[in-house]
Amino acid sequence: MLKDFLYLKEKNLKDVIELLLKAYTSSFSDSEQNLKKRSLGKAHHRLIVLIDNNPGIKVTEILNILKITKQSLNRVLQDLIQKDIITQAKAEKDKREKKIFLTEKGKELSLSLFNSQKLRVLNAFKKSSPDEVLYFKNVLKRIIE
Amino acid sequence: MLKDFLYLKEKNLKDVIELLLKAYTSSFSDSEQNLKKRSLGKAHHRLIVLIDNNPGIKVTEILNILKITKQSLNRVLQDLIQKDIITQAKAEKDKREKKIFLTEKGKELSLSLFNSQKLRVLNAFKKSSPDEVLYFKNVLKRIIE
DNA sequence: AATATAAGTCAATAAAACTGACTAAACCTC
DNA sequence: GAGGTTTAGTCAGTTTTATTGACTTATATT
Repeated sequence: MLKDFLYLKEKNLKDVIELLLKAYTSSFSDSEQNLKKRSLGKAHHRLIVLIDNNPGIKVTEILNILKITKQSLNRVLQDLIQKDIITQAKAEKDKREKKIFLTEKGKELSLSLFNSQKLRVLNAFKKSSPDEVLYFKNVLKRIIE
Repeated sequence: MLKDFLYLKEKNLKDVIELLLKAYTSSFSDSEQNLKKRSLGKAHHRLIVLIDNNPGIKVTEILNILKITKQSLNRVLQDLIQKDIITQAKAEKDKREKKIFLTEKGKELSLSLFNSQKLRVLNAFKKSSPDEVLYFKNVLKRIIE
């Protein structure tokens, strides 16, 4: 039976859910002070991470990832546009779509936020083998789908 | 040089930060409907996961993990006490401390929330080898510290 | 031409978290 | 045992994040 494999047991799954909560919370709290001195919040940070890693991402895609409403997203988006951190450009193929990018200023900001976050992950990786890191990423991706 | 190892390169670290965001968001959004029908929110859910996995956890410990203020925590805590989901008991050793537990009702609720969350992780694990899952957990733990 | 999709908007509300000031009890240290 | 520290809790006001619901505009699809 499947559950005979220890790693598929419910207790193990429960542990992992807690680990995901802790890993996310700790890694995104590392940049708290950096955000604060720029009058930005966690919502802005999440958005900046997504846009930096996915230049040209569309509004609908962001909504699907962050699981928030477009009204909620729009407030944060307007903040970032107004602060010249992101820009929007109409898609050529489908002109209803708007592609979102970081501005130069946005790229600098993103780098600064990344710098206050990266140490935690880097230190964890230094204690791990390349294989461990590779497997780690593979499984994380499968959780996302 | 250290950065010659591909898995320590900045791009890889950036990817991982995005993956942590996506994995947390997707896995905790799976229980949204379940929470809603009980008039509970994400803040309650996070707390329930922590208390279920760490019976007798103290207020200070929760604050350190969730990185919120005690005023913010207290609101959620009171909701759960009032709904008979958790109880508090004075610690015997140090009577200032209060240990927090799930009630029987709380354990049922936690199980139900877990059931609406676990499939995502289970499916990911079924596509992975025991070694991959083991390494995955090891690295996650090192990120938390 | 009718319908669907992508993005945006207005208005009101709710949820989650924050700042700051303060209390009470139990513990620790000198 | 007096003074300082830690743990938990409280009151009041505010800010940030996200929600519901109703609607608009432009473009694309059938």
